[in-house]
This record gives sequence, structure tokens and C-alpha cells, in this order.
Amino acid sequence: MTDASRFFRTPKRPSLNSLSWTKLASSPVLSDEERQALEDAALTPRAVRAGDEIVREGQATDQLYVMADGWALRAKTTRDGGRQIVGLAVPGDLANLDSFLFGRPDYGVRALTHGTVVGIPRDRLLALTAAHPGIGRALTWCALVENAGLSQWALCLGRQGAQQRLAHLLCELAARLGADDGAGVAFTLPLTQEHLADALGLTAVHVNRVMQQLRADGLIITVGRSVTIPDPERLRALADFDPAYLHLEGDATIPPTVLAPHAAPMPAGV
Amino acid sequence: MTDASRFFRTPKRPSLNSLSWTKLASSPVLSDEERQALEDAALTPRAVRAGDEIVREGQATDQLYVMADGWALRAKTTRDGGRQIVGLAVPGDLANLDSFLFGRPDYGVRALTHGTVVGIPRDRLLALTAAHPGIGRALTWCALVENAGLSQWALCLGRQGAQQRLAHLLCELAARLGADDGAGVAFTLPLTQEHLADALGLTAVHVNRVMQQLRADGLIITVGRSVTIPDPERLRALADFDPAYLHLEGDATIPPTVLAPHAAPMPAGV
DNA sequence: CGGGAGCTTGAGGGAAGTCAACCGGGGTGG
DNA sequence: CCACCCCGGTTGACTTCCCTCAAGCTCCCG
Repeated sequence: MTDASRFFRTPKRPSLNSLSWTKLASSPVLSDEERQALEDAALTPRAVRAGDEIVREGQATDQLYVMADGWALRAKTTRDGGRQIVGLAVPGDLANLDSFLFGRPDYGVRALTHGTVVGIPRDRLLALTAAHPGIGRALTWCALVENAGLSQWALCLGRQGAQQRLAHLLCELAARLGADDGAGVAFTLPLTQEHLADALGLTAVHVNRVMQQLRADGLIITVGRSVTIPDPERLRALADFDPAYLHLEGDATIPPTVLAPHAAPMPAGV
Repeated sequence: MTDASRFFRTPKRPSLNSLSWTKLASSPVLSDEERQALEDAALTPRAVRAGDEIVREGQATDQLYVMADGWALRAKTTRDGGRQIVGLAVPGDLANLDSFLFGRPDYGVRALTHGTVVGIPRDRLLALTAAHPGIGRALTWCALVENAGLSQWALCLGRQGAQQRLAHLLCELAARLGADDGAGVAFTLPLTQEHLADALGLTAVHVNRVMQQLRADGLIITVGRSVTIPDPERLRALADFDPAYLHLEGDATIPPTVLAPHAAPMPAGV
């Protein structure tokens, strides 16, 4: 009965080595020409397996990785072994934006599922920004979106209880995956309760209990790795979730005179 | 007896409407020419008083504000009135970087002290990035630095106890203010315990108790608004503090070929 | 002198952590 | 093919950190 394609949402993705559908390339500040230049800079995709370390914490990298397929997590660790997940990358996201300007990232990136990453050499990208101002803006845009996400994450960690945090994370993921089509919502969540704990600043045991509570309240239905949200509005209300901070609509504020002096970029495309 | 200039640290700041000493302009990715272009884009400084709202949460802005003098806080609120401070801006910092590309910030900015802000019109800045790739990079650099700070903040909020969080914040501020000269460290902290609580995800009452503990342990000495750290190394050890994430040294990784094809920018001239 | 803002202190409660054990399933190796 | 094991989820008892509520205190300022 469960039509798999409904649950395992796949963003429209014309061809695997095309970046056009990714967050970077689809940022609202790029001209078509610039989008193409980005494509050309991308290296051939590389397969990663669940658990693979894509970027080791504190180790230099000279590439930006785009998650072409699969999920990854960004995490920092404390001296005494504590781990905090500071970001989740779903298909289309940049895995290690910081590497664009920093020699060594201060977090590690690890694949959560099997997947594919597309590398873009830092030097290539830097050179591109000189010729194409929009590419620089796209990178800034991505950084600012991550920023907004981290701020929201901090708000949750600092000021919300366990239930709200978990609910909020689920709402965020549903929204980012585009699984939130108004009615019922479902997606595959490749995170163990331990992962969730590290993301939410809780322990796995407590995540378990909170999850049971959400299930008991009919807010979520889980079977295996798949999560169904029967009544998104109710979960959003509990989580105090407002998707604005995700900037999914590409709500950049660029005066037309600045953006694309010669191209016709944005809404009425070609 | 207390030589004020030792405690109220003032970064070297040639003239008030010069941005050269600020985080944006001193980012390691700018040529001198670009630095000058930035200066020229800045509006005349505006005075703000403690408590003034510089940017209202959720309200559109068309300027970037540089804190030329004084402190400001960035905060988000939850529906039920909870407040989380998601950033502190000290002299030289950008107050609302997000406004560079986003129409409305998802946080509010409020002055903590009397001070001065320098506005830069968004349009001006956007136009500049087209002519000067380094300016775009500088903005990205600032965004990435904020990102790193927010990640660290998340790590603290999620995985450290109250003492460590407070200690960490104090270490961070000391480092950012440049007050940390190896030996004893002192600076003025214009935050109430309530502010600290909102930053650390605690209550004011608990901040009070934790602070007393730090005092009792001889880790900090407070008199009025001034904080002295007699043994920075010990506090850093408690806080698990490593200043790398602040990127104070301007550790950007830019190949010389990309940065400034005609200028002589960085260390060894020509 | 009164009042407010910020700091301090105490008593009691609740949310989340810790420790420890058990279970179910899927992989692996004998 | 079965036994084993490991991983992830689940449950229970106990502890601890931090919150809540409430009051008193000390400044500073009008």
C-alpha cells in the first residue's frame, strides 16, 4: 500500500553530475551563465558509504563537497568525548562550506547513508568568484542560510525542552526535504536515536522516551527508519516551528540593477 | 588605581569613520584598494544608546551595521517569550550580516551599551561586490566566522554544563576583545546576569550561582562590570576553550594567484 | 526618601542524565 | 544452517543539574 516513491522523496535531479538542483546552484543570486560555470568546475562524483568520513575534524581540505545523494552530518566534539551534531546535509546541501575560505574545518563531516558527493576544488571556485560575482554571492547566501539554521538550532538547544527540540528537528527535516506538502508528511530518517541525541543535546535514552511520547500523542508514526507526520500543523505548533529561517523560497533581496546586468535570471526564465 | 585604559580595551582605531580596523575590513581576503572602496561606501556614524533596538526582529532593513563602538546583542525569541541570545557584537563586528542578502533578519539586534554604528547600504555593497571580488569574499569570510562561532555555541549549549558554558563565554569574549595577552586578563562585561542567562540557555538565578562558584574557585574576579581572569589558562582548561574557531588570525586559505592579481596584499610585499 | 534594576539566597520540584539490564533483528562465521 | 554477536531500541531505578517561586538585599537615581 505504501507507494515507496511517496516516502523516499527524491528531489527532481535531471542528471547526477548536474548541480543545478542543489542549494548552491539554485540560490536566488545566480545567473544562468554562472550556474553553468559552477557545473563546469565540479569534479566527477564520488561514492561514499554510510559511516565514511568525508572530512576529518580539524584536517585540511581543498574541496567543497556537494551532497549529490545521501545524507551527511557535521559534528564537533568536546575534549571529554561529547559529540554535538551541528548540521545535517541532505541531498543538495553543501557539506563543508567553511572549506571555501578556511584551511581546516572545525568540525568533521561523516556520511549517514550511502551516497554521492561532488567535489569542487577550492581554487577553481575562488577563481570563479572573481569572474562571476554571483557565485560569490551564492556562497555567501549559503553561508547565511546555514547561519540562520544554526541560530535556530541554538535557540532550540538553549530554550526548548526535549519534546520541542525533537519535534522541531522533524519539522525542519520535513520542510527541507520538501516532504511537507500540506497534508500528511513522510520521509526516511537515516538517524539512530544516538544521532538524534547528539543533534539535540540529549542522551539516546531520553530521545527514546521523548519519541515514545510523540508516538503516543499521535504526532509521529515511525516504522523502521521512516517517519510519518499525520498532522503536520499540530507538530509544528508543538515545536513552535516557522520555516522562514530555512529560506527555502530563495527570498534574497537583490535589486534588479545589481543582479545580472545582461541576463534575464529570475522568475520569468527564458 | 585601576587604570581605565587597561580595562576598557579600545582596539586601535585611527579615526571614527574608518572601518579599517573592523572585522569586515581586516578580513584576510581584501586588497587595499577594496578596503578603500568599503570605506567610501560607509555612511556617517550614528550614535546608539544602551537598550536601543538597532534592528527589530523580523523587520526589513536595507543596511549593514558595523559596530564602530559599543556592544550589541543578537537575539531570537520563542513564541512563549523565551529569549536566546545568538550572538554578541563587540566593537568592530558586523551587527546584522544577514541583511546583506536577506530582506528581513530572523533575529533582533539591540545595543548593550552606548555606542556608534556605521551603516553600509545593502545596494552599495552589492554593487561593490561586482567590481571587487574580494569584498564578496570578505563578506563570505565574515559569515563563515559567524558560522564557526554559532557551531561552537551550539556545542556548548548542547553538551556542556553551566560552569563550562559561562567559562567558555568569558574566554571567548576575552579573546575577541584582544584582552587575552597571556598574563592576567581583564575586560568590561556590559551584560547583566539575565543577559548571560539568555546567552547560555540558563536562568539568571543559576548564572548567579555558577558565577559565585567560579569566583570561589578563584577563576574570575568581578568588581562591578569588570571581569578579571587571574589565570586564563586554568579557565580555558575548565571551559575546554580553543580560540581557533574565532579565526582571529585571519587564517584564510587563498592562493596568491587568486588574491590580488595586481596588488601586493599579504605578508611579503610584491 | 522611595523605587526600580540587578544581584543574592533558600526551599522544593521536575526534566533529563546515568547506570544497568534486556530484547529483537540482521549480519557473520563456524 | 545454526549460533553467536553486535547494534539499536526499550525499560526501570536512582541521581543530579537546573528551574521555579519567593523573598530580601544593595545599589543607583530621580
